[in-house]
Amino acid sequence: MATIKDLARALGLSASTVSRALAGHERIPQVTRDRVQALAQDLGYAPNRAAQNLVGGRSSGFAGLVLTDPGYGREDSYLGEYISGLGAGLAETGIDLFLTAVPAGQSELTVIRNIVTARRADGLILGRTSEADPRVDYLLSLGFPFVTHGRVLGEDLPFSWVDTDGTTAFAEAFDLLYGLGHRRFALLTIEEPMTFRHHRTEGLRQAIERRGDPDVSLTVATTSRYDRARRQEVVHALLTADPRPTAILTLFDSLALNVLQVAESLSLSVPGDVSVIGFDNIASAAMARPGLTTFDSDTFSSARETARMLVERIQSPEAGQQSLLIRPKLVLRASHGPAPS
Amino acid sequence: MATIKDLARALGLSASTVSRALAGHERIPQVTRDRVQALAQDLGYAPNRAAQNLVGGRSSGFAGLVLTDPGYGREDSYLGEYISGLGAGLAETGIDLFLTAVPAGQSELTVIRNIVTARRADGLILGRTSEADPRVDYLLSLGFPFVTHGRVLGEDLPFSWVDTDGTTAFAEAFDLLYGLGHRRFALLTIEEPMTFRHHRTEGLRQAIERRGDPDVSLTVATTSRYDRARRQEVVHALLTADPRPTAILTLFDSLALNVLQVAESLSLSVPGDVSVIGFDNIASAAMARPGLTTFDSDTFSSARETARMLVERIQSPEAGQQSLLIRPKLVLRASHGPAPS
DNA sequence: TCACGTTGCGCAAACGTTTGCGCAATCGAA
DNA sequence: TTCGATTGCGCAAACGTTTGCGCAACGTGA
Repeated sequence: MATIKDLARALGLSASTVSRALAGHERIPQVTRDRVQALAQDLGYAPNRAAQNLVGGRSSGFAGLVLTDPGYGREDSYLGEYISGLGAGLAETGIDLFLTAVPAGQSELTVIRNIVTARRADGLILGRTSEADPRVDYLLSLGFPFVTHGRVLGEDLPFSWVDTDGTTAFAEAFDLLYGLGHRRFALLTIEEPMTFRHHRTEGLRQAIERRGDPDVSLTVATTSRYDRARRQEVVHALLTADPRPTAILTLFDSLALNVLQVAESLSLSVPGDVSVIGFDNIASAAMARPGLTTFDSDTFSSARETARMLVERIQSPEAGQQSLLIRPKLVLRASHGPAPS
Repeated sequence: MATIKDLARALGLSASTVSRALAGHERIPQVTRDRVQALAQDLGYAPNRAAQNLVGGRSSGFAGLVLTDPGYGREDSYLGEYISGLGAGLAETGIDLFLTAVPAGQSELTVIRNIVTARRADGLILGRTSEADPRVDYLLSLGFPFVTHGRVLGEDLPFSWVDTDGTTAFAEAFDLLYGLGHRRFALLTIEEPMTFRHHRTEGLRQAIERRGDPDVSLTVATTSRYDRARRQEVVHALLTADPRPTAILTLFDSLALNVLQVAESLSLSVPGDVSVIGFDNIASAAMARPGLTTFDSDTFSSARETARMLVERIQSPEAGQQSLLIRPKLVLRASHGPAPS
């Protein structure tokens, strides 16, 4: 409740001097700085952020994250890990995270535009990019600081991103399974054009091509990211196909867990009848039986680095863009094994 | 980027009139309002929140949530569900959620005080109350709007809260297991004095007392909320005790999942040798094998209602406090069964 | 003694918005 | 025609902070 004027009056100084003393300005002698800071401490003074923000395009002290998907993070640990990571990356920077949901009937772009024009945030974090992401173009055209989790396709645009290397991971998964004798592969994917879908799919295709074995076949089953009922159907069809694939790669863990559940209901053995590999290593992956073999994308660290990059971009906008491609680690559990004979 | 003055100039009006027109003031005729709003729409004008906030103690448009635990939500779906729920409750209210982590070495109370004095938020959400929660006392003394997730013990303080009814749930769990022939019970609990610990423990104790069966015994094993290694130890000791309890109630799911894992490593059958019941119904509970019998505390809805209550408190501070006690639903899966003979 | 640089601090403007007050124009009733 | 009420709008202050500019006091070197 105390304002800078209260401090000034109590100390017999002017507001300007107090402001400069708190900021550690050169022209203010150390003794005065100490006096001011001591009283500020005593009174529990914290500068009014709104006022700071108002003057000279100064910072709002917020990094924004727009939650698109209403169900996002409701059924696995991903969102929690991601947000914890962002929090860790922002800790002690004076910048806090703010979240906003996209109201029904509005586009995410509208929400972003409001944030920018209302100066609600100093920078934005864009989760899960799509192949041609309009959010990136928009923010780039404005010169507004942002960092994405995920790349975009096409030409090299000058923005900072953090991504996980799905390409080599899926190649690695293919090689592992091929080595175990698998030839009939399936990829369980989604219809939404997220960039990670592109990279993971490409990794798999390239690995198959590199191998050059005509016996290798690949079925691609596509479902929706959100529609649970549809997922069950698609997975069911995949597991009752004739011939059945012996190895199923899934775009991310929750799809793999679906496969595990449907397989159990069909009395299929995993990995006896079919091997399953996921991606992300969410909490449930370790708890599932059989334990899910998957790639640990270290969501927490990715998010932490994303936040750190954003802070850098906010604090020194003239610095060039950065990028970080994280190589996920294969976590060998029990959902994969030799191909059935 | 457009300010209210730009609008005023373009329309040949004064800033005051534009402001009032946008607010839908009575004294401004409908035609003028329409003209102004149309242009605002066109220009993508959004009022600068900092300026709004600055004048007359107006709202910052933020509800704050302080994340205490660095690892909170990293290993299960709880945090994600909670935040999604808050987002849903706040959607379309014009209030966004902001998160801040407690820096190492600082107390949560300090962080809260900064938020209040810097006017960073219009209201606060306090997660997981402890039995005598200093945050509640502090905010109450300031008259700052807040809503807690969880009650506090002792006298009836005038604040709004949402909680889950752990008392009846744990009684229900006891009755279920007693009916299945169990007599040697254990409670796996934590040392931190969270209020939910109190209520759940009381529910169990009361149910035992009501039953009045001298054959019923209860072992209480205490571990830490955070220390994973310690958890393994305590659970291990519990499962190798002689005589071993036949039914273990755990304060929340992740403890129950620990029990499941240790039991598996000891080649103990669940529920053949020991029945296990959790609380919360996190995502992993459904994936575990055997599926975890637990109580669905509907974290998402609790959070959504918490947010709604906060909005009410912010918008009409003179209204009385509200409270909501949610009765969790027992989810019967496969981790409980008849007592071994 | 003078000129000049340095030190320590204050004045006042500015950021974008809201709002109490007031004023001119118009209207309706007597 | 006069007077009061109503309508439509603008002026200016205020919110709390930062910052460019300036000023007085003091020290220093010639």
